[in-house]
Amino acid sequence: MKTISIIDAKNHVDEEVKIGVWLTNKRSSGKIAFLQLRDGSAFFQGVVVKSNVSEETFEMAKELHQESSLYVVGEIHEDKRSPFGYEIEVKSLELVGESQDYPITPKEHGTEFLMDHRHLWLRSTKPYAVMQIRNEIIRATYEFFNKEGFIKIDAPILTGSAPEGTTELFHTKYFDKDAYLSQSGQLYEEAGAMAFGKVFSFGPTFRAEKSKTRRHLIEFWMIEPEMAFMHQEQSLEVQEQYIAFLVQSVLDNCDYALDILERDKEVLKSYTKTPFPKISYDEAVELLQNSGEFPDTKWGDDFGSPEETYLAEHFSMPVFVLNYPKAIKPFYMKPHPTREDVVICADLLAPEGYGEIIGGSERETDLDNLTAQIKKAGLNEKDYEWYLDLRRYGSVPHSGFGLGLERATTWITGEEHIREAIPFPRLLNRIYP
RNA sequence: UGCUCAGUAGUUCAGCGGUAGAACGCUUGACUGUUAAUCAAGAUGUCGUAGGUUCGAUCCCUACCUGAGCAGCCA
Repeated sequence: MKTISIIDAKNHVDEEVKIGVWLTNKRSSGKIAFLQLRDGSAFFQGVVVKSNVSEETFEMAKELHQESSLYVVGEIHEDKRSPFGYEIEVKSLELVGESQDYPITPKEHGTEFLMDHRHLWLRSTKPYAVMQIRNEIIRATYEFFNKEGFIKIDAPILTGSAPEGTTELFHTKYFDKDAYLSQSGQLYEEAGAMAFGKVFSFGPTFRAEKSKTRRHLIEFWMIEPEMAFMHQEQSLEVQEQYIAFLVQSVLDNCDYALDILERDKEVLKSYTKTPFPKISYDEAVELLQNSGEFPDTKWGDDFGSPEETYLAEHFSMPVFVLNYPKAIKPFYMKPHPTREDVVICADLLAPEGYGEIIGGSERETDLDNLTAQIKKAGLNEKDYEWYLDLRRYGSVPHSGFGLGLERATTWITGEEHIREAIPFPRLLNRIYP
């Protein structure tokens, strides 16, 4: 007799198998019991018919509590009445671990309660589906960048100075020196690109901002590709191909999870068509002014989330907004060749109100300009000597971008809030569990 | 950090100036195809914390704590 996973049940129809499972719910009548089972691979039902099993087995089935762990032995049957398509007709049960008073009942719960029990909530169907899709995005990310000739160069998490100097950093000690948790690996990826051509990092990022929105986490995961000998136009092509690849991979490999979440697959499919629409910042401002909804928009403003939502909804597609004002962007971005007031950059705004999922730019290559920008930003030039070396020794045009894993996951899964898109979210007031 | 809203049973909520309610969950029983099963019976409370008003406060007032939504910052 084989031990299998629920997800493989379809390959064992009418066979007797053994499965290690947890009980999610139970319904029983006098002579039949329905056990709702999960094993991490999927969810399905075990049917215990009194006349087919020993008295002890039927009694045990009736006494099981929610989230008890057990081995079930039985025969797999195809059954149209099961939402999963298959179920197991139980022959015998073996209790592994008892469970008493499981807090998450099959009824409604509030956000705070569920988040306090996140370690248990992960067992429920929705977190299961979201984490499957998150995993597929991670897997597809490695596949995409490896097939495109990138290598993964890890940026340090502990840094000695503020990479951008703007956002709030988590302070810690590095023996007797001050240190900060990384809020971007980008500058290190630029060093990587000068050594290996095409590189990417994929690691945790920390922002000590007092952000409290559905789009922000204190700790999140970021994918930061950086490419040498590459101008912004080519970088945008990489970005749209990457996003389309992610969405297609989820469509190809996460059908079951998408069904659980009731995500519209036709809508997702539309996001795999490249190229994505592109508008300049100037055009975006005009569009907002003429929309009637944002009459106060002025050139030079950064867009808030209502503005981002409007822009992406206008195209019903992920849309690139190009070349923002220099004043609202970081020091390392390359100035526009014919315009003083904008830099060569692009944000990718996701549709359906999910906002910015990618921020990217072509980087300043000129040593003198970059030095001047660092000073102007009020940063300590000494901290950036290594970064300036990249311009001293064979500086080349290069571009890169950063994608927020959880923002992308929230968008692709269609979840309301980014906290659902990471196993243990770190939020403004939450560091437990 | 600002604005808005909310804290009552394990959970989700209702309630009222006179000392506590429902549903689900839990316990016991019935039921051979249930899908958040159904039916019957039973147990369950520092009404967020501290002051104040009042004969009396879970209810009104003040402060604080906690959480949620929205905004800013950004991925």
